[in-house]
Amino acid sequence: MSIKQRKEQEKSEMRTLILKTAMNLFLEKGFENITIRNIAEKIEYSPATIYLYFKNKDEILFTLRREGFEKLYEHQKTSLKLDDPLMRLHKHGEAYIQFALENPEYYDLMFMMRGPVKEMQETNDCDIGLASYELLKTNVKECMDAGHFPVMNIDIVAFSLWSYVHGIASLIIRGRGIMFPEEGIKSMVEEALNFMLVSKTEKKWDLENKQIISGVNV
Amino acid sequence: MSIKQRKEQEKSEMRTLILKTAMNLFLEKGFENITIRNIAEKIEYSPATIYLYFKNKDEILFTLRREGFEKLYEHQKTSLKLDDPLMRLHKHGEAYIQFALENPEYYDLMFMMRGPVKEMQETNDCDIGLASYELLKTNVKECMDAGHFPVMNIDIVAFSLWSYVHGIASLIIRGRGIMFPEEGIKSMVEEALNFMLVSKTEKKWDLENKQIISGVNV
DNA sequence: GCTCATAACTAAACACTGTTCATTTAGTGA
DNA sequence: TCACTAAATGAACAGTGTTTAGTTATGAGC
Repeated sequence: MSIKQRKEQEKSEMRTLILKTAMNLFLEKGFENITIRNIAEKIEYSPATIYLYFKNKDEILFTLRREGFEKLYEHQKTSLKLDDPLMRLHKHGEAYIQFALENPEYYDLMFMMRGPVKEMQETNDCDIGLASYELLKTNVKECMDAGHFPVMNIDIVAFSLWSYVHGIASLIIRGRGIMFPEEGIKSMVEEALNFMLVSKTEKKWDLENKQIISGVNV
Repeated sequence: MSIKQRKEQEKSEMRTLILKTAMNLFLEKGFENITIRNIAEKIEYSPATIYLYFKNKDEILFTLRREGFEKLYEHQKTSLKLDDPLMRLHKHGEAYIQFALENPEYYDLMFMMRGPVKEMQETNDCDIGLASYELLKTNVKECMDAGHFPVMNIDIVAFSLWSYVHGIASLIIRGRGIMFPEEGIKSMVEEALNFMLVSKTEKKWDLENKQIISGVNV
């Protein structure tokens, strides 16, 4: 039994080696430029070997995609410590965009790429991807209960907020944010989040001091 | 000279035939599944012939992309007749999303696809793509002047609003709007636009009657 | 130690892809 | 009719994802 276990572990290690190598190459050259042969060459195996561990190239992409969803979920959870719902939502959006901009290749894989296999995509997202969305909905609900938002359909508000951060992240990733200097992106994102959230209550975030002050955005 | 002109016209007609055929095939099966050979077969020429009219596959994509920018620009201009700046901006966003959802393949080409040739992408967008953005900025400026928005950096507000509609459109195009029934998408978009714009002035759009009434969103 | 089945691996091929180029075909001007 | 030019193409090249038949290594049972 010990040998069988070792074999299984070796198999699993090979899978993660392939995944890790693939992701490194993706980060280096973009996933549309990476071939099975590239990956095989890097790990010094024949291309055919990869097909012993993954059904096809898509399965590699989808596995990494799923990895991305898990990373994002973990990253987002860290923003749930704040007490005030609106502040929490603000931080939530900030964390989302931060993840996207720091892991553009993952984000591309998760939300921007055309999924080759629709079925697989959906089942994949359902598990952990939906969990992220539920997290958002909870947050939105609490903001609504606290009177920060007008009372309306939660799905609409949640989807709207998601759209907002996704739009910001994906436009920047596709290089449409060139009107902002590289180093100014972060503060732009801050102001954009304020523009979305603060005006709903006509208050202004003072994020430096982590408190709410009255006034209008400048 | 007449013959030369005819030749030129034939050349141009062939180009548009290729473009039209390519776009039809894209609409049918998605552009990632269409090959030069597919296009050639459809117009009953050899694959090599296409290279007499286009440098390569990317040039076809970029030409169609540019076509998309022109279509969008024309489409958006129709929404500029409204007098009230905020109403105009609302209509602007509505038109943008409508274009994206009615021409998802164009929209994909324009804003979602990974551009293979960065340089070409930029020059392409500069002409007409930037014109669209300038249109938006003008609109934003007028809203700000009219007191609908807090006074802040116009680029930030413009980019934020663009991000919003882009986020909505691109998430729906990628099938992330499944929490809304197909026939409910349009009204969801309406509510989402209200959520973004109306709360800034604490007024509510009554789009049925095309006028602004006081109150809070429901 | 010696078989032998099983697992791991790979070389070579297949059917594709975008692209190029020598060659053929068609059409015009003299 | 003949020569010249432009248009079109067949065949090839290098590359892709993927499959399969065949080879090598490894552990189990004697």
